[in-house]
Amino acid sequence: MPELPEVETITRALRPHLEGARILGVTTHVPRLRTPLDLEHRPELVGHRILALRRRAKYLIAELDGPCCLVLHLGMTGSFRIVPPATPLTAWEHVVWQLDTGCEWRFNDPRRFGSAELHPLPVPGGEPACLAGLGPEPLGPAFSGAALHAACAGRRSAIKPLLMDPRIVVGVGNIYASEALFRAGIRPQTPAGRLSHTRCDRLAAAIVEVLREAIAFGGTTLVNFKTVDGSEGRFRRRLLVYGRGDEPCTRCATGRIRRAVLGGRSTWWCPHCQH
DNA sequence: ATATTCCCCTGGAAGC
DNA sequence: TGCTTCCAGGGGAATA
Repeated sequence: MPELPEVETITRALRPHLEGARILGVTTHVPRLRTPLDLEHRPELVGHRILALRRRAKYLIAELDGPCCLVLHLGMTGSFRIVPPATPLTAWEHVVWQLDTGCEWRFNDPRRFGSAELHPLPVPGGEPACLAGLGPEPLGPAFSGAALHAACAGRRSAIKPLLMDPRIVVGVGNIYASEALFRAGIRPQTPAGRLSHTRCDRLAAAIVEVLREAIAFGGTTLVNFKTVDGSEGRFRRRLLVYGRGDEPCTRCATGRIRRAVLGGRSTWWCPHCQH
């Protein structure tokens, strides 16, 4: 569920609680999430101060005043909260960081698709080697219609699953891929390599637009996305095609939104507005 | 190299 | 009412 706007919302909400805080201890309550949890008693972590909290793709990076950083991923159902230390543990609260601010930072993830790992950070302000294969940030300077066109060149795959490939562009998941294609008027099944420069320009602009709007609305809550204070994202009502199978199109009112599975993921589009 | 499939895991909705 | 089945989806590994 958390795509770029949701992770960005969470990063901004966590920042005032974490930046400058020192980690006094870490407790884990399951052996692993998507990857093994190996955080307790690590000298690279315990005792260090969090210098900065950043987002890269759908990852959160907590830079420490040492050689390492925390790399966190929310998977499908991950969430964080900041609570007083005596607060009873809830179900699925798998990681607890004790901070010198008098608060605890907790990671909750029912489905355990998330991850929390410690990685070397060779260059302060940089990013760890484990994220080196990621493509451009859609809201950064490296992303454009031209970059998208180049990344799609020669690809026969449908554009929609390709939009969710983090080597092409990061942060775009199932919801915003469908939404961006609708805004750009492009059918999700279109072979990526067939898209013209003009259409790639339009698509890149639509991706930027929908992500910016979603961030402004605090993200999209479908089932259980919540930001740090427990509030839900307000972008759900702005979704134009996602989850709207059989409904009349909000734009043309004549087409009916269709659903198909592309690359194993449900995809929605308006056959009248998208070509 | 690229494209597709599967798996990880649980809760909620739908179906019988 | 209560059981089973299906589906959601990020990312990485395995397979074609």
